[in-house]
Amino acid sequence: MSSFYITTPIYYPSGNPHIGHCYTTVACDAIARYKRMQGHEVMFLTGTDEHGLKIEQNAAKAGITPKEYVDGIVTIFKKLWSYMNISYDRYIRTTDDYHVESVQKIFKALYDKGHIYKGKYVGKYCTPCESFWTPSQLKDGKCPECGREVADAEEEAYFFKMSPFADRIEDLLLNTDYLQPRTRANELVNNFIKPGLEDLCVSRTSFTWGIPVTFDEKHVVYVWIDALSNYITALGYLNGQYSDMDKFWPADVHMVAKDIQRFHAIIWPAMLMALDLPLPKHLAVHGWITFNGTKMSKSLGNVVDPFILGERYGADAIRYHILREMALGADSDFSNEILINRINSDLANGFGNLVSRTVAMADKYFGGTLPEERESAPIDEELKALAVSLRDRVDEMIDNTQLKNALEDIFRLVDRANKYIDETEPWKLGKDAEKRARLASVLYNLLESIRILSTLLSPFMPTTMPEVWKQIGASDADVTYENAAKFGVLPANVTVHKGEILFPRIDVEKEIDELNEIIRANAPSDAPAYTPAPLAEQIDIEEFAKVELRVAKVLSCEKVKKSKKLLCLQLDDGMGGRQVVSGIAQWYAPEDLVGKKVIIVANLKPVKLCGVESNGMICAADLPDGSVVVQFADDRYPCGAKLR
RNA sequence: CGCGGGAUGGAGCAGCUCGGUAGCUCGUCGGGCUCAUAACCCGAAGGUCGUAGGUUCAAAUCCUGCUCCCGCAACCA
Repeated sequence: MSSFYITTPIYYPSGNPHIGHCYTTVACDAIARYKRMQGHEVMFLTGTDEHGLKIEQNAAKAGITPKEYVDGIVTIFKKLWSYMNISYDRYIRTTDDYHVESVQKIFKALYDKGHIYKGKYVGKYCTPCESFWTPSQLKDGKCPECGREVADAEEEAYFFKMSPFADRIEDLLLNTDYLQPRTRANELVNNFIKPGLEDLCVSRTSFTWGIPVTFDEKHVVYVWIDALSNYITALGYLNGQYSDMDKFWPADVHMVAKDIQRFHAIIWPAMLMALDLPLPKHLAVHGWITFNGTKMSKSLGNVVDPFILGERYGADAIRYHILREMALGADSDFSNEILINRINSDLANGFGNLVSRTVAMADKYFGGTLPEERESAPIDEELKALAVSLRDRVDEMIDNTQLKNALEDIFRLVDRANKYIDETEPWKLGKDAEKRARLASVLYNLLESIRILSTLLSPFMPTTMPEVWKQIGASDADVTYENAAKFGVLPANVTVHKGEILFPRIDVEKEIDELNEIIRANAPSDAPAYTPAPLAEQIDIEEFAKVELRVAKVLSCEKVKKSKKLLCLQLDDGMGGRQVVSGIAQWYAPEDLVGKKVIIVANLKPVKLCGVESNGMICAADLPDGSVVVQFADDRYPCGAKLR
């Protein structure tokens, strides 16, 4: 029995889990379950990465300790995984004692070997936020968190020397099948290896919520060594908690989303090389779930609550949808409508209905128990051949992490079986006493197809399939991996049991309305309380009089090319017209504005934005979520009217 | 010239590594069936595979230019 080790990333519990977390985890779970079914000894690891500044800050905001803070969120993560029926074998928390112990030893070992040296970390520092930022992280040259000024600063830090491993990593990415898919290998090499690998900052003194460096107490270990090493500390590397390194290392698959690909493609191999450990076999990188086309993100507030979805449709439906839509490299769009349509067409109409009609017929024509007489026909062979060959094809696609294709292939058999019912017309056979044996054969073939289907689907939808087995009268021994490539496993006189509808059909429009209602109901509680910006210094009336606010009508409007944010508006200002450029393209389409009256700051000096001249500024307000709402003027205002 | 990805019938996608009848799901239209969750089955319409060139007997697939979208640029899967 060979071993199989698969991991999710350890998630950062700075907020509640969302459907994006489910994506990676469900995929790993399906693979882990499939491998177990094949007879491998499987280690499926997930967990949480619980240190760092952000956690420290969030905890402070909530008035609790960092540990209390993460404990709370970890509970929710675990609840979600149990909800989604995730069969992880081990859950690692970077605050676990044994992990802390290992990380400290790893850090020391790397230092002793000369891979880590002490240096200076130079960056921009925001004092109120106590945060370092790189120049590229800054927003308009200011702190991306609070918008205040930052100053040059440096702090003492330890660095991990990356350059000695550059060649080996380049080789790993370009000439091995480590990276799946390969599409981004060149990007990584060109961007990060060719220009020279920069040494990695692996300790910090600017926050304390982390693992202390044993030989230099004011430093805590920074994310890389702390987080990435979970994959080996969870097996007992340099700790006494477990002793599974020999059995499970190197890992078979690390699955990650594309945004952390770089760390797993470059830094993690470098660390392992430094530790003289074998490298993992595969890094499977998937895209993001996008929501109506935009990136799924906490900050955008468009998160679909997996608990709500799971409650309404069941974990298996969510799992199925995620896995069916997920292509290895690319993003996949998520919307409630796509989800519901998929549940209806594949699960309700396709698979669920197949089981339902088959069991119903066995019940109706034979009282639930098939007679043992048989009469086969040539038409049966095609169905049998497809059913029996399915398992091997799925095997291959699982090995290539092509879960989407695997499901697609499995559902080809669903379609074939449904078609077989039409071809054989069992309802006609049922009216003819002479055709009993033929009818029994047809139903038996269908039950066998369903047995194979449900066996192969069970890693993907582990909650529902046992219910299927009950209905088709299959025992546990019938639904093994071994039997999934055989036809004729169920007893000839099998007895079916009519049961609940497996996947109820959903009324799309009604459901979408209800979901929108829920989203609306939940929105206010999620929205951050709006705190107005502090009042500016007082001014006298003369100073105000310098600002000319005027009414103008939008005559035409178009997007500024080569710009995401800018709209170019032609205005009737009652004074011959003018052109104004405004940074509202993300929130307004040109046609939303034409014909409306707006308020402009009329006496601003002209300025060129993206090469387009702008004479003035349109008044608008910022919303707490970062979007912008234009102040439209009363239509009675004449163009050019001055506001005071 | 920062890096990269994408552009395929109404919608969403596969195919492109290793050129050789353009495929899937949903939707639309017509037909069939009635065992079943108004589900199932068959058929049809609908694509100059973003654009302009090039290589080739042959290009969605390889090469080059262009247009338009979209990401990333060290810590939100």
